Amino acid sequence: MAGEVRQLDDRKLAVLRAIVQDYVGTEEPVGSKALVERHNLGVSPATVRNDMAALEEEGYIHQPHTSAGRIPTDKGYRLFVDKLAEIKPMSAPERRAIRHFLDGAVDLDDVVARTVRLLAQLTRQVAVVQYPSLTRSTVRHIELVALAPAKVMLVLITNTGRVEQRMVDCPGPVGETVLADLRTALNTRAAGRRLPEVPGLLEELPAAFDQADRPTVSTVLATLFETLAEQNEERIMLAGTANLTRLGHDFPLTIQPVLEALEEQVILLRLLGETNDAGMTVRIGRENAYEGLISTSVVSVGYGSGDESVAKLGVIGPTRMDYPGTMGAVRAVARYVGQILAES
Amino acid sequence: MAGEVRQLDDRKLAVLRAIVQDYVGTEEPVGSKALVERHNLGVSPATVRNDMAALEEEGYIHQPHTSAGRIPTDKGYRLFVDKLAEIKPMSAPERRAIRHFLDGAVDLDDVVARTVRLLAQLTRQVAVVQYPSLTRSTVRHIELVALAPAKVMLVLITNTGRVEQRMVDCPGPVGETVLADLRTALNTRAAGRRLPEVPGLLEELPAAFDQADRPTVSTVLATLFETLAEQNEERIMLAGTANLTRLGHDFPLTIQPVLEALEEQVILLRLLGETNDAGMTVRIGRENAYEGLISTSVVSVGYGSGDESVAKLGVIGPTRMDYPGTMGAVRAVARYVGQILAES
DNA sequence: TTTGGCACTCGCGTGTTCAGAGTGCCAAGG
DNA sequence: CCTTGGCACTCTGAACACGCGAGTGCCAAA
Repeated sequence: MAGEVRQLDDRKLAVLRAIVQDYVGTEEPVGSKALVERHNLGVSPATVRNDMAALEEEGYIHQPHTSAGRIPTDKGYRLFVDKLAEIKPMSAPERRAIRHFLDGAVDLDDVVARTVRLLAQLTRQVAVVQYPSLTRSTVRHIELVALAPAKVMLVLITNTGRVEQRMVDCPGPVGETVLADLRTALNTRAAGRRLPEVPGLLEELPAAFDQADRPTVSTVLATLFETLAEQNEERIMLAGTANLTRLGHDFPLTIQPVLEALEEQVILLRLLGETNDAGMTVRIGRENAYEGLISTSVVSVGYGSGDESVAKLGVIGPTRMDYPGTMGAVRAVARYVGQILAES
Repeated sequence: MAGEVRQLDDRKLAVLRAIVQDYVGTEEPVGSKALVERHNLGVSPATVRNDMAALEEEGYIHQPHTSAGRIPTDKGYRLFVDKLAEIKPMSAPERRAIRHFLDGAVDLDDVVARTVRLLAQLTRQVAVVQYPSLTRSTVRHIELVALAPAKVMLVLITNTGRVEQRMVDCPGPVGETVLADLRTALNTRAAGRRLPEVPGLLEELPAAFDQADRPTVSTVLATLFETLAEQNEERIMLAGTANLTRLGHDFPLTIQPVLEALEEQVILLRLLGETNDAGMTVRIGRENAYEGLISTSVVSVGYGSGDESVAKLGVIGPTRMDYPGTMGAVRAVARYVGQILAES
């Protein structure tokens, strides 16, 4: 028998589902008697006890103390999310509210800001939204502005409305004609192209200029490439940290590492980066690579202006969270943000 | 005698100072015996007790329970900060570290980001840094970029390195010549001027253009004015929220409202706004207007690229904080940020 | 396979006790 | 008049005991 994976019958699964639902609701270990009272399982507490013993044997649930009720394990939540739960669609009024709230945004910053607040409010958890990434987006326009004889400001505008600017210190004074030529050349070749392919398209560019101007052109190009390559410049916006107070009962210990993690953009980016491109990703408890987040779950999904995801957003909350509701909210918000981005 | 404000003699003040120092160190109510042991006051516990009774009478300290030690009140901290404490200067190595850390910044965003992290780390509290405000700064350059026939992007660059961009939907197609003329006109008149005075300087501008182009010019100007006026666009950066876990012992109750307050940029801006322009401002406990922050203190100060403050930064922590050290760190960081800004 | 019964376990809340820290007051001393 | 040692008093918090009740596992019967 050892090593054999027993198949759980339907009732056991129903019991697990009931346990998860009750525990998420009450935040307290749930016992056999309470279970049959609140869900009409059609069997007696004793039967449920047998099932629970089996579920515990398989590692789906766990009891904190001998005489306490059961709590789902990470593995239990995983099964619940994979097999037992349906994503709960938003109600029509909720959808209207989302739509309305996001429609008021005036620029990209505002879209992201509103999105993250909305998501935090809907899920009553910590929300994270990544700015539309540079990698997937395309060049809308490149602008060069002379600020001083040898100082040029480079402005990169993407199709997602994002703007990146950089100072360029040129080796010598830059003529306005050269600047204009360079501006035209850059836009002719790069506009509409994806950011990562731009460097390849501009490689030969210095050769098209006068010998004297080449150092300048090269310097500008170098800065541009740097800007394009700066993946780590990917920004993130956060909201709803106050919701962490409902994380657990043993406070400082659980909340501190989470707050620390949330301050590290790198960690958040990696977290979102692990999101599966197709569909929603749920990482439960210890499935999260980062130590500080082992008692939390992350629900994340990509969003984009078209058919394709340009960035990700998600929610971080206790493993004991309302997965169907959270997933529904995350999905709905992602969709609407995508639409908003496509419109603008 | 009633209503008379008694003068506290030097020893009572010394006792208060000792109480504040000990309480900040130990986080526990401090009694008469412990006091004389740790500070050589040259008197007996009984004498200290008498002084403590007087201090309590005057409202500077307070005992949580009959048989407990004393804790400073907000009023006590206030007196401590005003009369009993010296701002503690940073040590030379600390100053070097600050300098070194901030020197690595590549652009304004980075300066602010580094500053806020540094401040949080130095003080082990929550740090807040306001972006150099638009009001006080001057126009370095205004750029117009045609993105589509009737769509123009307006980019405003300030002397502090801040960049604001806005889409402008024009009433009709915009010729490149008009755009160039407008660009030149804008920069000639506005460059180097303070943002608030710019609208006045541009009032007559539409009259200088062809009748046909005036609607376009007006639209662009309107958007520009809007951008200039948008005080509330003032951004803020935050770090060190994880340090809140050391706020108090009764957790969720104290930390939640603080986290909520920290998420409201409006509240933070108002908080920093109350900073006295000259010198450092310390707001202790209930001196803070906002309800959620009555158990915290805010230490803030202005910083700027020249002699003049363009924005503010500060720290939020428990009323029981190391005021001299915190004030020293805040002052030092503000100075160095100012220098960095002046250099770039 | 399900179910009722039953004995058992154990956490948690309550109540009690006790030691220690701290106080206020008073009378004596400088 | 201020300071000081002594003393009685107060109160918290830790430690301990205790009993309730929720919950379990097992077993025999349906």
